[in-house]
Amino acid sequence: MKSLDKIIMHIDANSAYLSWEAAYRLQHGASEDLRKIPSVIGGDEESRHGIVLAKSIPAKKYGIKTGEPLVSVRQKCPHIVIVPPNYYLYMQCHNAMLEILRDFSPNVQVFSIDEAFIDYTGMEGIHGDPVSAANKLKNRIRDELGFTVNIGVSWNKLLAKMAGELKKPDMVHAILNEDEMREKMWPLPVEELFGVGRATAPKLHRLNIFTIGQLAQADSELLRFHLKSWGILIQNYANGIENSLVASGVRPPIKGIGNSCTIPFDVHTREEALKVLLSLCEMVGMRLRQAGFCARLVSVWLRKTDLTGNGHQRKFLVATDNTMKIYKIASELMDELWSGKPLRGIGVRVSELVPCDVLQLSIFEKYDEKKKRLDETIDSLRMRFGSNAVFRSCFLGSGLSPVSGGVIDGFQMMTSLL
DNA sequence: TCTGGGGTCCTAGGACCC
DNA sequence: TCTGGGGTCCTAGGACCC
Repeated sequence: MKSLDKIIMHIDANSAYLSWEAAYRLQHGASEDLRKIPSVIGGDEESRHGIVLAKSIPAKKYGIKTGEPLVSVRQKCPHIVIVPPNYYLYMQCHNAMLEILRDFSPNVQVFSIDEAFIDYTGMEGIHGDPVSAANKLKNRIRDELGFTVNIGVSWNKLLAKMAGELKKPDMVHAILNEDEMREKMWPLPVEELFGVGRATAPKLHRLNIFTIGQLAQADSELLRFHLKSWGILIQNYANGIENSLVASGVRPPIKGIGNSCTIPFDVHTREEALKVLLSLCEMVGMRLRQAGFCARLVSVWLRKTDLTGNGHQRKFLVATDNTMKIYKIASELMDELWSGKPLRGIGVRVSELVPCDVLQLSIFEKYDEKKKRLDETIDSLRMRFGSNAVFRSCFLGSGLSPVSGGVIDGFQMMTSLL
């Protein structure tokens, strides 16, 4: 029997985008609840962003999956309701949820737009035992915000997350000792384990590992041989072993900044490709400057119409946050990379970030000072008047956006590690 | 069936240096 | 002239998360 020296909760909004839209519509007089009919949140097919971002439970019964193209969604369910995404609304719901979580613990880690961990250790005096507290929390979110969450309770983040997945929606599940862990986790298909994805699952199947329990008890050396260190990591997960901290407060430093886009039409000419590349560099550069970093590495990724792709990367001689310097290297990379076959998507990312303030003092020529001031001026105009307030003349009449890619302001994504 | 956009980490091979 | 071994950097590619 394992006593809980730590109490971790994982909170996950059920079908987040869809529930949030449903709640919003009900609050604004809609008579129909999207959650109760076959419906999905989906991107715009015209601009080739037509995939499922979230689905209702009735939609799931038609075999509709997240990430699936809307074309095949309609084949499975012709009367499906498709709603476009509204990221501004999602951000508001995200923030509202966090505010309630902070009433239950000062130690809150945002894991994604719809998921968070809290460390409940030592809080029993205020809200009671972990499971009743989780129920209180779940009900408060439902009653105050109009959407449901699942909450998992256990002694580490991995098990809290796994527990929360057991049955949905609007449920609290706890894994409070090792016997319970084995009983609840081990019979599950191995692909339900955090860390076992599209590529790892078939490899495990070939090793005759089909359940989490079989992974837990497999020969470690066999796993190491076939899956390297990843094999050991997921075997530990299968045994409930994981001890990362709930990292609230100071966010981990960002490692890179990237933007990519699927272009509404296939790009055939270098001229068009360069414009898309520039618009991405504009956004990457702006975000980089906003974050106060200079980058030492830039990478470019091209995706062809057959959906395959590849990338190239190169280091700067001197770290920079200048849009045109990023663009110059990025365009060289693109030229080296591109075979000339039509492109569906392009991505740019910078990494190996260093704080800029140190560099600004170093031996920059006047020339660079001017560039820097130009970037700053453009940034501030775009922030005040929108991203199309100022743009390079090559975008005139091109049908392409002068700045492309984007993130929800102030939001940081999760990782594949806990 | 023709599939987004944002991230992170790990591994492997080659170049280069001592 | 031929031959080692260890370390680090660079680049490409693959894997995972939501």
